[in-house]
Amino acid sequence: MTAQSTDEACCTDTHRSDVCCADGHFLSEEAVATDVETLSALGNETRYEALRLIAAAEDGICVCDLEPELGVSQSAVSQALSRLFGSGLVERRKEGRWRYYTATPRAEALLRVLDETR
Amino acid sequence: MTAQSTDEACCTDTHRSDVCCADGHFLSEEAVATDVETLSALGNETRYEALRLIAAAEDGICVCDLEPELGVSQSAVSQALSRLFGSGLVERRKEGRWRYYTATPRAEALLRVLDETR
DNA sequence: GTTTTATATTAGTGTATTCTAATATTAGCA
DNA sequence: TGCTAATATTAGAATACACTAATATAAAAC
Repeated sequence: MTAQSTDEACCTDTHRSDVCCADGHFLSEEAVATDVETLSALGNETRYEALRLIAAAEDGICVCDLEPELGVSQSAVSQALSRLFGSGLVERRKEGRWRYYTATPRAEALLRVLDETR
Repeated sequence: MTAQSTDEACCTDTHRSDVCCADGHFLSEEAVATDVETLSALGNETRYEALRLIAAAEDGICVCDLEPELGVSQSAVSQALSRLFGSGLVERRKEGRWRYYTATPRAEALLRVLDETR
């Protein structure tokens, strides 16, 4: 049944929905869900570009600055930021009537890898 | 109009759809498209788990080994691998009647960062 | 307190995604 | 030459997504 050319050291007896990762240990269902959420949150042009702009702004950037750059409605920008926040890619702080967004270390690491491997 | 708390060293005069990245230079439209394609390709449970399995198998793994692990139809597995290949996350080689898939350096780097920052 | 400005939420719509079932292709084997 | 096994392709259906327009909230300014 198996067509593996070499022996299969790992993953043949994997419990369904637990997944094997590169160095031989297992990934919990929760970790998979977290990663997939992270990746799909970033896998959209509006959100990706929003995060790029946020990561480029040293002290955070507010929604009103993002809106003209992204070329979609204010509502769409707000929804994009909300999703980025929900998936742990940005932090936000309130200052007066503005909300400033900053990128999390995870987000910065991901952008760095994308740049380094493109 | 702008509500930036500090001066904005970068990105105020961004050409539409060219995006500013973390260290101050610009990202081409093409680079954005590439990254978004990469991220959305991985932002799906079936494809993410397929890539994890591929990355865990030293010498590549064939579709027939992936199918029982992923719990979707053979057609869905084939479509998943096709998309991963198309977005540069896996390579494939033909050997007899099997096709072996391996992860690209970009894919491995992304998985590593996800593991390190989760 | 009313108005204005920044952001969030909701509802609805068009489009894209992801799967299954069926069929096609391709390569080894009898 | 057929037959079987591995993978790919296509078509169609259910569901998820991303947006806009309209409305709500919340804080400053007047």
